[in-house]
Amino acid sequence: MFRVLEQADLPSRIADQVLQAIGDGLLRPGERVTEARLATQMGTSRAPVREALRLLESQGLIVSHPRRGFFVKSYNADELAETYDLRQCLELHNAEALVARMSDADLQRLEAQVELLKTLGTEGRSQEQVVEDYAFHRMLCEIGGNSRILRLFDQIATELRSGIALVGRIYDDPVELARSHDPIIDALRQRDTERLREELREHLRDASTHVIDIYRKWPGTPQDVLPGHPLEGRPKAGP
Amino acid sequence: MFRVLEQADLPSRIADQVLQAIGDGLLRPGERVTEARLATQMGTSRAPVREALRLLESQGLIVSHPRRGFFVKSYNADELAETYDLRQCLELHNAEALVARMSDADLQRLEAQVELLKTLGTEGRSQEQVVEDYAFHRMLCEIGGNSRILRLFDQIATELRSGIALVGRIYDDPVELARSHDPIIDALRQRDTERLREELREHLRDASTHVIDIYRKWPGTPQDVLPGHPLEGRPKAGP
DNA sequence: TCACTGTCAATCGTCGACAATCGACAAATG
DNA sequence: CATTTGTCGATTGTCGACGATTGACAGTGA
Repeated sequence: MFRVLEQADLPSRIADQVLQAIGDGLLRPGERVTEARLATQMGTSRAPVREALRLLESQGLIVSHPRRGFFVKSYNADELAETYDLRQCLELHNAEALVARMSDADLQRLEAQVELLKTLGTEGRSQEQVVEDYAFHRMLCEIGGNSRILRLFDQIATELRSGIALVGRIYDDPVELARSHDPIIDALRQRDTERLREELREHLRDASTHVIDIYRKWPGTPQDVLPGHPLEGRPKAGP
Repeated sequence: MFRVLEQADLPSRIADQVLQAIGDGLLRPGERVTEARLATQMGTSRAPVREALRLLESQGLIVSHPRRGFFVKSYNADELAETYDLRQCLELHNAEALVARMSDADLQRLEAQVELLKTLGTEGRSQEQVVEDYAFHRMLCEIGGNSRILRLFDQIATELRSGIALVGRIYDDPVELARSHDPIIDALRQRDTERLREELREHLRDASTHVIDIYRKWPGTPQDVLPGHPLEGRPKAGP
């Protein structure tokens, strides 16, 4: 009857804002995040801010150095490659359970999702397409049935999405991106585990090499330097 | 010359203590963990305790319910199975990179580790054997070269170890456990990826079914019940 | 007897404050 | 001039305190 209304706690809301700020490029990788500044900007005390940052740290979006503070995580191409590797690991493993557990209704939902991807592609709504692309792969994990793996996928997706947000758009051709899901659907229709894994492997390889290439070519996102962070160092001490 | 001495911060030390308390069975699954009580016991304030608990929560050893507090995570057999499934996912995926990157020196270290397992097995030092068993598999991940996967393995290992600590000893026969690593070493010697995966799959399947069976048969570790936790509820309010 | 309501203690979430520590800069030293 | 030492402001780590919320219990009424 009445839905439970969960009053989102302060730390989560703060984390959301920080997350969005990172996604919007308002907070750039490597940039320092000061507890007190955030706290005053949000009109709270430092405690919930600190907790929010620790939450984001556990999700890999923020790094902290003891007694130095928090910084927006800056990925280099190698780390990004490792994360994509992990994602491939999960999705290929999931393929087996996926085929075993997928119902016909599930298949229809997946097909509909790919259709949505195509619509968004032809209409040039790349940003939404990225979101729905992850939603598709999330559905795969969900059907697979291992909630532990699903949670991990969500975490990885958040990281990769924030990384991709920096690049701008991933694919030059959104239509092509949407169509690259067709072989996956095909394999699912045939319930052919081995072929599904092969298609997924190829699909993910394409996506990762594309993104990583952009990252390698991009001079931005410098290595994390320590100590005395180069970007936005501490204000100069007056005489 | 002089090694850097990292003054482990308070939260980490607190987390270690809680971790050990869980491993020693001093804190049982489902049991409530009160911030204030821990704080007074450790002679600190609640802030670092809270941070320690949040850290353990991100590692999956503690669960928290908003405005209710922290509880020691209690696994049921299904969750344990999911975690083992994830572990298998990681190790099988890692096998490929492992064979590709393993040096002869690496192989010798692995062989030595299995020898150690056998020694501990014949001497009946089961507790240490469990630790060194995980160390062996950790070495596999380390050689694989994906630091992201290694970190995840560490996390899973902590969870499983705490779960195993409750069961007591895992294998009835420690010697048999040690010898079950021989086929893995064999496959590594031959640098045969496919065989290695097959051996690992079998090895992990045996371990997981064994542990999970014990868990299923064990009436302990009840489901997390909410609200009004059954174990150690709040003290009765006086008149 | 049973269901409901009001009260209460325990505990969490949040706050402001203080001390410890860090990096940057200037002065001192050779 | 290069290197070391001392000082300073900014920021984190930790603390004790207060209000808000929760679950348990006793009391009330049917």
